[in-house]
Amino acid sequence: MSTRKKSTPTSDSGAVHGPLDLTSIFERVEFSDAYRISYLANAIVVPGYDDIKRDFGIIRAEYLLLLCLAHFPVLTAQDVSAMTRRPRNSISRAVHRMLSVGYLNRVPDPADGRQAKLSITPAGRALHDDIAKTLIERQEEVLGALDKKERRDLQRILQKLALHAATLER
Amino acid sequence: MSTRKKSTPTSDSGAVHGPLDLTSIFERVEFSDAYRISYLANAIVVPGYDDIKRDFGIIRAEYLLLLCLAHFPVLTAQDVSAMTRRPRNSISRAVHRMLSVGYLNRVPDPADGRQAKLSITPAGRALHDDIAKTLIERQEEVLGALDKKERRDLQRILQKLALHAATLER
DNA sequence: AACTTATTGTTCCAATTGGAACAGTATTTC
DNA sequence: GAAATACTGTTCCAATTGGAACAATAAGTT
Repeated sequence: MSTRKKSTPTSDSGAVHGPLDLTSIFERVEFSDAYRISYLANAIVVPGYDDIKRDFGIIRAEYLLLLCLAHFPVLTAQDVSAMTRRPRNSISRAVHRMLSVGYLNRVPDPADGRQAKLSITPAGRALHDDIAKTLIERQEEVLGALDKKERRDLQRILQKLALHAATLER
Repeated sequence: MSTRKKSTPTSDSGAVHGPLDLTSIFERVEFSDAYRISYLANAIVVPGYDDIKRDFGIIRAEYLLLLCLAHFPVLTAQDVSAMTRRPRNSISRAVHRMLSVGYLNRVPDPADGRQAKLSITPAGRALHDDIAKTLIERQEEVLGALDKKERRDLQRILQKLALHAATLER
């Protein structure tokens, strides 16, 4: 928007005030940090999910499931739901679809008849690795604007925030 | 999760390895910064929208529309779509609903027959102010974990990132 | 001026989404 | 040990969601 070429005569009627800078919303909003975080998530992750769906045919909850299982040897659906803040039913659906395409294993827990232990298959891991590549790229596209120190600071602060947020009620 | 009481016997079968710390996903994911940003957005903003829907009866696109108009005197639907990264049709729907409840005005642009100028009504502004209060609260709940300097650093870095992200293709 | 291309806002439609009620199992309480 | 309570995973359903095709207008091209 600011540096964009795109002709935006819109809202630029009176020659008195220059063309509206739509990015100034970032500074005007009362909860500007939250707004920026949300905006960034939409700019990085959401288009990422769109690509994943187009290129690999799996949807958000399915990829999040894959992602979790790629980083923990065994999880229950409940674990995944808690980690990702996705509702249980979304994860349940995802489990069944990913099972049917062979990206994960599921064995009922003999010690607890309610739950089942999930793990990723080699095919699932291969898929995850492919997808991760594209997400890393997209992340760098956006975070590439930062210098080394900013990047470190951001990383540290986000980690602190994420841990804190994880303690909050859903 | 980490500091949570909630009994989580799950995945804590063998006494050999302690209970799984589900928050370690933040450090394990390949695109950890993007993941944290997305997680935070889900922790702050998404439950916020749920509250807004429950308490005020308006949905995400509708509130974003209100938010934009609360900070710019006149905008087109296109402007709002660009600012918020919401698809045009979502904004279009939102405009009609918010018009019908009297939260905004809409006058066709005499200079360009395609577009219409939108502005907020006093009722709309009052609603926005109420909603903003709850979102500020929620933001503070999460960002309250930071000290003054971290908060300043985060604010500066997020602003830089948001501006950069705004220049990227949708 | 006719013709092509771009832009705005809308409608249509298929898909994802998440709340709520549910069945089955485990845990706690009396 | 029976009853009450809690938890896991599932199904059902209504709602939001966003891509795509569309009509109307504007801008650019020859």
